[in-house]
Amino acid sequence: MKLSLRGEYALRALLVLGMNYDQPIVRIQAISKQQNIPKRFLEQILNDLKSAGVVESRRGAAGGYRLARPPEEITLAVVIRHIEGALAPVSCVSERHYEKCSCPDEARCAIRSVMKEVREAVVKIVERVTLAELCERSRNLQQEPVIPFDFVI
Amino acid sequence: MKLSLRGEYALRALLVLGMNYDQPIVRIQAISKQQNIPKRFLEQILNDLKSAGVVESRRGAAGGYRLARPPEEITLAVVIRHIEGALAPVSCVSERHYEKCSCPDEARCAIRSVMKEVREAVVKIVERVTLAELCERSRNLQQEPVIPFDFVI
DNA sequence: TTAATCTCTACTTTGTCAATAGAGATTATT
DNA sequence: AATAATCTCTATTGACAAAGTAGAGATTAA
Repeated sequence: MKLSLRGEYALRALLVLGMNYDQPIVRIQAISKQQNIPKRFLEQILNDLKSAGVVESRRGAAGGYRLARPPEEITLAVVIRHIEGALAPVSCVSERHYEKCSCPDEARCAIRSVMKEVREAVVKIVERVTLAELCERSRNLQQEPVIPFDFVI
Repeated sequence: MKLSLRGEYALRALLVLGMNYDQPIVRIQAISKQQNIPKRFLEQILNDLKSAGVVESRRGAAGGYRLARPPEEITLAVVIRHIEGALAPVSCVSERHYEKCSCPDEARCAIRSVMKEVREAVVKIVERVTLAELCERSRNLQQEPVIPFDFVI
């Protein structure tokens, strides 16, 4: 499950929306500037997330985006699956995007059994972590000062 | 770490070589036929694995391939890393293929911290599983009969 | 000598990723 | 009502990689 830039941008934009969940709306340009994401590209991505029911938008002069649901209810799995497709490393072990593979005996394939483990390990993490947790982690990380390389007493 | 077909073919070919580790050599055509892998494509892949020190070859009429090391010493991680590159879902959390990402503050990025967990989970599995274990799993799976869908007493 | 193999490089085809662009619709503000 | 700032939708582009395909050559057993 190598994440594409598109998927990474989606998560970063959602993190911004999560951190500003108290605000009525966040402009796309604000996200774009803060996160170094090309604006027109981000438009597409947020539009896509809208069709997934993750964000909602308001058009017009004071328009922008906000989360369609509380951050606690949005898991990384939902986002990544919608943007990227399968979480599984090979599609023959995917639950929702299953595709038959070309190996001679899929049911007794040893590689497949390992790939299932990988899939489970990944799913376990991204289905547990919500946007709310991401925001909390972000807040915690902001407080910890980064030790600079040239730090001297 | 979505596996490409190339990577999947590599693992399937190595599984065949592992299962035939007692044989002096296995012909590329035998692997190709048994595993439904295009022969010329498989040539490239095995050649690539040779440069990684995973397999060795004998040319000529009775030529073919064999493992360059015992199956116990070949982990899936080594193979996948050589064929696919980074195991990490985003390159900013990769140990050996690190690349800076475009986010404003990588050191305090919450998404990055989750991706690190994903990377660890994947690495933990593929660094532990060797070709030998893959072969053992394969032998065990061969013995278990597959229950057919239309099974009736 | 021959036939079967591996070796190496190059090419092609197809698809995807990451944007970029243009025209339109909506809405707050003036 | 006009305007400017937004979101919406579709199309296009350029770069790149993935998945083969192909050809000519080198090696070796029989």
